[in-house]
Amino acid sequence: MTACAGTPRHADATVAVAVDVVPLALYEGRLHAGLVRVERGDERSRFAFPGGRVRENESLDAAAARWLAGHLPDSGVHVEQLYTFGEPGRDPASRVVSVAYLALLSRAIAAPGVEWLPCATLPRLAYDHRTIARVALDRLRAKLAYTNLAWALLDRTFTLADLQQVYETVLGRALDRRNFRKRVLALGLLSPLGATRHGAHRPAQLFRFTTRRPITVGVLSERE
Amino acid sequence: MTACAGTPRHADATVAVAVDVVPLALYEGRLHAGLVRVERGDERSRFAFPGGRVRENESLDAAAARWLAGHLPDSGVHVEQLYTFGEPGRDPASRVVSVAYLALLSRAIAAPGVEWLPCATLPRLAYDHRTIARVALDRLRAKLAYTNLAWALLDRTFTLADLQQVYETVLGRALDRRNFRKRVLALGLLSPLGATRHGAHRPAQLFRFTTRRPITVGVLSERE
DNA sequence: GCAAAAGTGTTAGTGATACACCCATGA
DNA sequence: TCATGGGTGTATCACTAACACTTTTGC
Repeated sequence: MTACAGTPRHADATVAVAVDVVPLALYEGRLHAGLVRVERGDERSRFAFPGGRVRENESLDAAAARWLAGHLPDSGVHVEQLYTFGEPGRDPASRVVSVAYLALLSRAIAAPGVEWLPCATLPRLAYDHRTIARVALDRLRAKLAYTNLAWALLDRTFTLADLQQVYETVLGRALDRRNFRKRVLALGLLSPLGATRHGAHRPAQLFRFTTRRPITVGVLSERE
Repeated sequence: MTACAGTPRHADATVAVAVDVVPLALYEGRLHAGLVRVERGDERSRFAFPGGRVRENESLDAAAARWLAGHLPDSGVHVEQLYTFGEPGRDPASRVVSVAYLALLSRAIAAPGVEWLPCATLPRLAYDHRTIARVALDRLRAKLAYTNLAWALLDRTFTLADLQQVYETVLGRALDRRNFRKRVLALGLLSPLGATRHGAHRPAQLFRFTTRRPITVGVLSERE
């Protein structure tokens, strides 16, 4: 590929391509990341995000889906490409260019080999995965503000309080309940189910997203 | 890299890594892209963006800078990673994963082998570079609205009319001059030079960006 | 003095923020 | 009946959008 305008070929083929998937989900009111232990090499036993080599006849998206599914049972995930990391020294063992993916799950599913750790207090991670985690969180925060992506972090039906908690948890600040409801209902992306959820107190109305495809709309103002 | 959780290694090493750089600049009131001709292979003589293999000891950013500099003389460019394209069939000859970069130039510099073509009417491009072009334009449009990135498409000093034209050209619609000036001056990112530029009519005040680093601020409202 | 671009202010409307009270339920 | 979270309405403020005229210069 690419227009090689008469440039010699250098040592090329030794660059490997991998994907790394950052699974995020809410758990006990906090944002958690799904991590696995590195099994080999200098970084053995440290936490890292699931991932690995891209196969020769496989798209990047497919590789991300494969590596995610290899660790976490599929459950209506939203997966999107995040950023590509390729510093020569990021893996001490060999040159690996890694395409990072963000995966949003509606639940922190327990799965063998996967540990869900709170994003706010991640331990030391293998390679440059700390950086990847930061980029993933920044992306998530940014996209919540101008897309309907919150659906990916919620069950199919939810209350407005649930939805508000997604925002408050991810953004790390409290939002005014009345204004939040007004804004989010005014967007017209939610359909009331008519049903209610019964808990300890007054039952709450249940909603679902009219569409669960990514949409760009100003969900939050810049200030509040 | 990555936590290879006991997965066998498939045919790995045959995926090559390249960068492709999308150089954009304003020229005669329109946004233009800098393209080169493919020299070899099935796509020979079609237009494509400058790019090529990443060297083994080179970061992705460095590779992008190298391939850009190989075609266009450096001139205070802004370069940022755009997206990574890796469909198996995107280069019919071999499997290439390409990390695309966006490069913003203050001028459409003439250089041997480079043709500047208006983005609105690009011809058929090699590989999937049409897609890359679209992603680049979407990114530029989006970032103009909430960053000070316009500086990259302007000379160091410019008039408010110049700045407004950047926005109007990239966004493809007219903006109200008075409101534009108010908003952009209220942001406090511009410093007046005191000097003026003399043209055919009343001279215009010259400004520069106080900082030419990327900053996130609401430059435009969502509506206007 | 005329054409053309630079420069400026006001008003109306819309959306954001802040805020306080009633409601429905389970215990 | 009370504690708890669910649900609603309003006044203020800030920002946006629409809009017309004066100024300065080159020709």
